[in-house]
Amino acid sequence: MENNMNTAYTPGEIEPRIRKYWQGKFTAPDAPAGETFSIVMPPPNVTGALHMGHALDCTLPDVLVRWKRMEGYASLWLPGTDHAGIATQIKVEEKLRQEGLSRHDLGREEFVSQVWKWKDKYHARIVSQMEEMGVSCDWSRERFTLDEGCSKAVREVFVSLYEKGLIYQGEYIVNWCPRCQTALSDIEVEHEDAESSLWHLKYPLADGSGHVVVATTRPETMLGDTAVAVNPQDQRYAGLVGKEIKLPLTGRLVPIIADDYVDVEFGTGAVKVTPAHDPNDYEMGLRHQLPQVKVIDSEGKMTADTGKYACMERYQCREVLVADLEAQGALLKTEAHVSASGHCHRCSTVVEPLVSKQWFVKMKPLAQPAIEAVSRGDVQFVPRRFERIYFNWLEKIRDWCISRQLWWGHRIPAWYCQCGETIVAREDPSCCPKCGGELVQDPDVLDTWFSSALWPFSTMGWPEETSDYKHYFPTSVLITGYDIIFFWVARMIFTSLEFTGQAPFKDVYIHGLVRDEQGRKMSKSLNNGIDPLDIIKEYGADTLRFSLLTGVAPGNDIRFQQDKVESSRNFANKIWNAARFVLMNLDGGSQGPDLQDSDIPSRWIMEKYNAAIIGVTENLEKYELGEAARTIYDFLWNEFCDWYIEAAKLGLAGNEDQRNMTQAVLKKVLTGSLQLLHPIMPFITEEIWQQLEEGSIAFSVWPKAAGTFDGSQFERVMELVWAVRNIRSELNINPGKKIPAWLWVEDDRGYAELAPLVCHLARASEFKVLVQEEKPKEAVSRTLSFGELLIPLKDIIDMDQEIRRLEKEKARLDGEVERLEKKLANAGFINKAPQTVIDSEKVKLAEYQNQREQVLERLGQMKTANQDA
RNA sequence: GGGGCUGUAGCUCAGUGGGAGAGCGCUUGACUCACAUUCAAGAGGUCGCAGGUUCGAAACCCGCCAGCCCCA
Repeated sequence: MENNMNTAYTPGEIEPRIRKYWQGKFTAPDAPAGETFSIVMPPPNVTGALHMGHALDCTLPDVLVRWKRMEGYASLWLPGTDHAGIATQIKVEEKLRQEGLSRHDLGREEFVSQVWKWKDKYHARIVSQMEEMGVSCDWSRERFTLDEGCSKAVREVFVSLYEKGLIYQGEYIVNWCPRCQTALSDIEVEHEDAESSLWHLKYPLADGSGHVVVATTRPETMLGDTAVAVNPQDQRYAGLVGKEIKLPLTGRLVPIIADDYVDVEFGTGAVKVTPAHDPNDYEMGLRHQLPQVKVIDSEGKMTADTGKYACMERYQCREVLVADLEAQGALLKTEAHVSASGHCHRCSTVVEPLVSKQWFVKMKPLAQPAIEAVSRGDVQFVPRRFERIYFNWLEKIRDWCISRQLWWGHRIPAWYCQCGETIVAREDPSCCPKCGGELVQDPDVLDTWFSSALWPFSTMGWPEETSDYKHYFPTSVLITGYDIIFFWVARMIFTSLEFTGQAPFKDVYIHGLVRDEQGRKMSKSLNNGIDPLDIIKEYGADTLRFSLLTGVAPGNDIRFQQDKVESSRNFANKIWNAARFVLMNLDGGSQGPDLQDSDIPSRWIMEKYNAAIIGVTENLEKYELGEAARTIYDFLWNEFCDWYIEAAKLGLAGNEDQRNMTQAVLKKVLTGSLQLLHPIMPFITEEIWQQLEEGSIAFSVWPKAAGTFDGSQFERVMELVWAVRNIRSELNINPGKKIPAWLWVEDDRGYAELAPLVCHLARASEFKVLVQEEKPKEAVSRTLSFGELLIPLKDIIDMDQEIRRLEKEKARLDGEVERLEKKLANAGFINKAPQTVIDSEKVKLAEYQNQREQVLERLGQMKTANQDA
């Protein structure tokens, strides 16, 4: 067979061609006949470029879907992207700022159209990057969270939840980002510890009978205090509850209240209560009917009615106000204190809790079925431990704030009339149904995760009963990182249960984060991110995929190391060269002989090949993708390349029958191994496959283990070869020099037939079998599991060295024998261990005893010889 | 404060109750006609510590130590 393969694998030349070849081939059937397998892609944000996390999110599902496709499932991998409300809006606003503009200068319509342009640009870039990864997506079904179908699903879900009373509008305290000018949900706030102060303030009692000291981390909010609270159990303040405080600076009168929330241990045990600017105080305020005094506005500045502090930025106000308190003698002390503050997870600005009118999803009724679905096992987390994290969150969930004061996103389908009527409708209303008056639509948009929550079914055409929805929903498995279990996984589960009556997927495979070489999170601020495209450019997509998979265990973080990339690249090169070898040696005659009746190395490699098929398949079934990768790696490199190909050189050089048979085995094992590897390294396997077979490997039939093969004879060859090589190396015999190798055995099992293989693989000049004959005195030896290897070379033997080695060997064998004898003498072991384990331990013991006898005998012989000399 | 993860060779990490593994690094030797992105031989580990369950624990349970993460 002709081939013009380079000696080194060059992915840069091959991958683009294969990518083009695959175009349009992964379209899932509209009316699948058999079983289906479906995955929806976690949609990347259209904000920028793909990073390593996305590379992992592309690789893991692609491995599964390619494998399932080869197993014959009608397979759909549905790709798409996410409009990413805040993130994208921030990017476009930044761009505008550079031109000296704000979104308000453009107006809503024009701004949104600019974001669409941004989206188009980055969407194209992301899609091409995903294709570089080798994803086998069905691009004909690609979706975007803001496209017509997804938007229709969003509208239906919103209206329906509103009608069921599960969406409501209300004035509550929410997390507000003064930078992004929008409300955030609880999980969009990241708590960070920072060194700050605890200010101890002296609050005088209104009746002049003394004072209370309150400790606070936010003195500026005292302008909005409406109470001082203590714990009802706290004896120190027992007599004061019900009295009034005259606030410093403003002189306002506020009550002292008792509430369980107050921690006796914290500060002085007395806290100021600011219901308008702290979520806990807000709750306390409701319990005690306290007024809410708003002193900070949506931009993080003090409100107009804060007197001299009006319009000051909140932190500037803090400084001025603390100085004022100090001047009045109201500041008792300032203590160093580490306190956590909430930050906007998109822009890191410190979040300001503010009371405002927002839309919420009532969570308790939705969370319960979601908890039950997972505890029933309708949805299974892999690994299981993430179920606890999921339960933990849902069990103490609070209502979900879903309105965002942004322009980029799904507009809330609510309209207001001057008559006070609110209309929430599936179709845009033209006028107020009550008074006929003009309507104004709610200016806000929905949290991006509201639409992401519908992704597994909105992408399938829901709320229409489409063919895709019927065939491919629920999906088979969701693959995503543990960082978005709350944001995404949980929300998909409860919306899906509520609207489709089914869990959106059967399994959830949770992976870890890709970290840098030092184990740090890859981030822009550290500038330690590695661009997957750079790796692809230099090493190829297969290499990137393989290095992301090796050594990965479900749920665990991955360190991205250059070393790992290089060793993966070497593996690709190894496969490439193995294929070159096979192709060079297949001259058409690769058909037909009965493999069952093949030669010694072929029986062995077929046995190992079957084991590899089973190993890879079982690991994929368990989502142990790293183990699957390791299994095929070990088989191809250590068994197929290191042993079989070397042994096959002999067969290829033999007579026509031998040659045909060897070619048939080489071809079968290579093509089958390529198939096992294809889900992991799609490009190189496709390229080589097409030089061996018709059609695409991506649509070939996944290998099945067939036949039973006995490789034990070749394992004896391997033992002999290792022993010879070891002796060579220890005695510094040049690898090129041929030396005689004799095998001594108790009883012959046709070992003479090993001669050509041993001579070839161990570079032996001759291979002689001694059956119970006297052993040559002047020889180096090695004990084998089935006999003894002897190298009869007078001139190269260092008798003392050999005696030392044998004594070491004896000590080792003594240890093994002792260990096993003890084990087998243990009544508990004999009575309770399974018979198979006992039998195998007995066999081991016999083997070690036998080897020890050989060593002892040899030792005696050597010592006598040494004395004679 | 609540929940969780990790601790195995110099480094990074697999390990699924029954002989401690891989990659990289290290030492030694070899450009052997598929591959020096290679081949061969080797060194290197009280599996964090202490208990328990078990005939048997790196693995299962409890406690401690160290590091990390999430939630509040």
